[in-house]
Amino acid sequence: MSSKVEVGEHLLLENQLCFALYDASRRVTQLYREHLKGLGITYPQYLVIMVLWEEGCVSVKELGARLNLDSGTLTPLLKRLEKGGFLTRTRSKKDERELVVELTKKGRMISVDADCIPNKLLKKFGLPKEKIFELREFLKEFSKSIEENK
Amino acid sequence: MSSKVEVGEHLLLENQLCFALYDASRRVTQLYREHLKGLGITYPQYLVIMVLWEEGCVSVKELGARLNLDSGTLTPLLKRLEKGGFLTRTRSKKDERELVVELTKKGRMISVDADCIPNKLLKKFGLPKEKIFELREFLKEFSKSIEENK
DNA sequence: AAACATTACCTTGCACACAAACTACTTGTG
DNA sequence: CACAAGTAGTTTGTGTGCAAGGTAATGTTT
Repeated sequence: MSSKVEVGEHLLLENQLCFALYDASRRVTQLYREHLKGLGITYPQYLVIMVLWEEGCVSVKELGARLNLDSGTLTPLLKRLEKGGFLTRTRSKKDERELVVELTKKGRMISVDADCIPNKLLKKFGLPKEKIFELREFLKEFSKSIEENK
Repeated sequence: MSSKVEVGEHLLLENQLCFALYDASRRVTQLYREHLKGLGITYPQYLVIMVLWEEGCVSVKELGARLNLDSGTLTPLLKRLEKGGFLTRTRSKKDERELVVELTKKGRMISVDADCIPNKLLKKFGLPKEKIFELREFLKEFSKSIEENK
């Protein structure tokens, strides 16, 4: 006896954008993990550090807006990065509620080691650069569309 | 004084496929969460149940292969689904190492409530059906390419 | 100025993900 | 048959994500 369920085409895993996204995203994170392990950071930590390379120093709120993450996720993550010596956390003098996050020398310097990561990853993706760019822009359009549809 | 770091174009968050994927994937999961809350299941639990609709009963190993998840993730998740009355966990008689997972009536019946989810989500995505299909196939090609490149 | 609302962040609790170490069962080898 | 190797799942520990509730600082209203 089988307990299969007759479900419509639209309920098959194969036909779900959600699973395709979930799967692809985790596969990419896994690839990054290998490369970031040597630097002593995780993938979400790497994203935070990337924002700080670009922005110099930012508040937790700004970081959250940029990465679409809330402070419940960021606070402990930032504390771990602080403990690891990658950044400092200081209360803003203008507004004591704000916490200003800024990279230390160590945090700034790992950009040197990270520089080769995108190219290494590109190879692992196994698709031509143009295809990857196209996929990226497609995903950005998609996220934007969800954002605007809220 | 600024602690910005001069990094190449390829290290900008905006230019990273990884972040586009991570962001899009989480946004979609967030949309699902709202709809699944009423059913009493989480998004990864929903994926497991979808596999069981299709396959009837499967081992943890097969589930893991299908969803690209290891038993360290699946074991506690399946226990929670069992506790919630959605499925049963039984040791295989042929091979006592194998754990056979099978939906209960409750687990099979939520396909009725879930039936409308894909269409509801499609609206929230804010892109035409064809675009979504295209993106899905693009992502599947990408995941396949990573898989084959291992 | 006092009361109230808002904001920015922190804390807690729960559920993934995943690596690593462990247990129980099965299979292959002589 | 004995026993080493391999397999299927479980457990433990760490780090996210995210909801919900809490605190302290700042704004707003009257």
